[in-house]
Amino acid sequence: MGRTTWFDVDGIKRGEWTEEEDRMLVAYINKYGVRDWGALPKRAGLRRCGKSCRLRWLNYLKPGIKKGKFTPQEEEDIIKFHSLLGNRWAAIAKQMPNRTDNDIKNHWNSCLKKRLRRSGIDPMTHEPIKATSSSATSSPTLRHSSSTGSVRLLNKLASGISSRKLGLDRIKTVMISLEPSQAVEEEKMMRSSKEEMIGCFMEIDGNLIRTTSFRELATTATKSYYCYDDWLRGCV
DNA sequence: AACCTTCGCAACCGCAAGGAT
DNA sequence: CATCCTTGCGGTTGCGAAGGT
Repeated sequence: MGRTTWFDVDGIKRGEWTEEEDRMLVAYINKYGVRDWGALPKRAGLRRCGKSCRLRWLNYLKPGIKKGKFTPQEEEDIIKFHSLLGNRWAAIAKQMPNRTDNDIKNHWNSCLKKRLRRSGIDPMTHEPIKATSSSATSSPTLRHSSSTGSVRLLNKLASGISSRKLGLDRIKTVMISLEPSQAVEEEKMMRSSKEEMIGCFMEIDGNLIRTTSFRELATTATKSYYCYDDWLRGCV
């Protein structure tokens, strides 16, 4: 199974990898490591582009990668992490040792998403699908003109992350710190104003986790709540 | 048996971020 | 500071296998 083999205009091979190519790539990486993907194919004697070699290594050849069927526990984990992190497959893969982001993404798109829909759950929001609702859209939009500052900040952060405008590693500055009681008030105000709840974020053990309520954020998080600096200045 | 549809998964593509120069 | 290059990520595609009609 695989894609047809073909060569591009530069003579670079595309499509399915052969066992021989796999052996050459593994032998090279075992000897020299994985520096400089751009130069690796030539050095390893492969007629492939660096990107293709990187993908083949990370998704298939790298030691410790678990292939095959996902266990029910793993599927449960994927759904749980997706509800927290959205389509951030690399972040989800970090929570699941030995599974690649590509594998998780494939399983989600080909299986879990449909399964959730069949059981009446919107796979994007992880909320029950409302028959009359026309607002079950995939990407959250911002409608927060009447929100308080903290709500607005958190939701802009959520939106920025989910739209990939902002990489997590660019989140540098602690700007928001809610007391539990304050969080409850924030949430009440937001719900009463019928604003769309996009999500809040908290940091646990170095990972930024999406939560469903300000209350949860304020009572569960072990550290302060992170916001952003340069991106924020341009948006608020 | 033949055809069609769905599934599973490897691989490609385009884009963004960040480092090097 | 600007530009180029490399790396990493998420969306999408292509194709054989499996299942259904």
